[in-house]
Amino acid sequence: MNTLPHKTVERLSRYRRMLLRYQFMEKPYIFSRDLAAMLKINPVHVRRDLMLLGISGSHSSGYDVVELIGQITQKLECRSGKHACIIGFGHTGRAALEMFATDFTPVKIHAIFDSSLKSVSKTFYDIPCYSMEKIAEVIEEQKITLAVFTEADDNPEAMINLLIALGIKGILNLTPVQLQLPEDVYLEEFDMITSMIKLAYFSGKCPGAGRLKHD
Amino acid sequence: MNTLPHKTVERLSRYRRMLLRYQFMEKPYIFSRDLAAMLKINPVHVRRDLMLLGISGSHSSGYDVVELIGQITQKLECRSGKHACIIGFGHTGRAALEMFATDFTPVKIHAIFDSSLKSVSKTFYDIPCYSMEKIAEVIEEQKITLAVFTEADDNPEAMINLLIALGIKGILNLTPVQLQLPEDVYLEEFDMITSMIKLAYFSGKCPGAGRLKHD
DNA sequence: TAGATTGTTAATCGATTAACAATC
DNA sequence: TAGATTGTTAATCGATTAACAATC
Repeated sequence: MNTLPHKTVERLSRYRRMLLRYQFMEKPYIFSRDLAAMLKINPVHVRRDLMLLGISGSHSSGYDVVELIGQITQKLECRSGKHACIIGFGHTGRAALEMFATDFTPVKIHAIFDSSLKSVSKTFYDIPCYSMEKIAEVIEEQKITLAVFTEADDNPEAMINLLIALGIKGILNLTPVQLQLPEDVYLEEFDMITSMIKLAYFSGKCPGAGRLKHD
Repeated sequence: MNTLPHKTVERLSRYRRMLLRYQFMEKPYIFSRDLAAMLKINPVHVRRDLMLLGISGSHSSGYDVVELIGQITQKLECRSGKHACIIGFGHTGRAALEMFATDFTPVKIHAIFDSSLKSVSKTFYDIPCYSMEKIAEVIEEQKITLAVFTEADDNPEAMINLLIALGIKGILNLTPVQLQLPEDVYLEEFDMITSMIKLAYFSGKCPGAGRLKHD
């Protein structure tokens, strides 16, 4: 199958999560209209995305929920049955682990790496935490190809270069540090400060705007 | 000034951060080409974004770094001199606070709200943590209009409705819960699981793809 | 049939990039 | 002048939405 558009993959992930919850309700079928309403998007998106996957529904009853979950999972899973690790076990690393441990997700965390001795050699949600020295050994052994990067304190460049040398093919960067990656390493980023600046910029009015005087 | 495009605001935030670091170097001017290289984007983007802000550079020496920082900050600040709070002080809430405390940002956190008694009445990076019961009082008193939402445990709907009733105009949702918001409340979201699924989908090859046999 | 839904194409919209004149 | 850069318009690309035929 051809590569799906970025936005479609994003939505498929959200359909999947929503459908897994919906499954616990009585109804075995769902209309594009209802799934769209739950996600606050246009029903055409749902139908178009499912069309791209080759999934079809019925005019009278909509889409089969169980089949939908299976098909989406399978389509994403081919490429998401990959092993991931978390680099850095501060608040961000812990938040990430918690997220993976409590949400339905086909991507699994196989290792945590941290430089502080406090966490090393323990397990968290059954995931072992290793010292940074073990990184090469464990990534190779566990066939890890994805990394959640949460620690930019001491020499992030060196750490990233090591990850690349070890064959990591995708990095989720949760730090505000700008990473220099080769073409063939895929990068996802979340920059909280930039999100917050957008929030401030686009929400409501400027403080003071539209007022003539008084505080 | 007219409202800037979403992507431009995002990039301006990143220019600003990069320039604040660049400022510590000797050079007082910067070319669009160099700023773009640092951010791994097209130089035309830099020039176009600055054009939208009415900032102009010189053909021979580029843009004045100090002026650039001042102009960008001012343009974003008009709308970002807003007060924010963090809802929930688990790992995600702590990660958020840390980010705001250690990065240069015009948006300031004025309060943390948490339901566990362990953190309440203490301060973290000089920001006070209140119990959830104080939420109405503090949001009003501190004129808070933005919220970082990190806690979806008990009844997120009720919490969100309370925030809206209290006049919150922008929410950064860091939980995987789908929020139902009125039109006039701006929403930013980060869904880590979806980011990770994209990472898995778009990075490298499918495991096994392209190989004929052998593990 | 009438009403609602799916499946698909065409039109629109926003963002990116190519192209190039103007300037130093 | 020659070479490099800025500033700006036009072309391209991807994503969204409008429109509608086909189907139950």
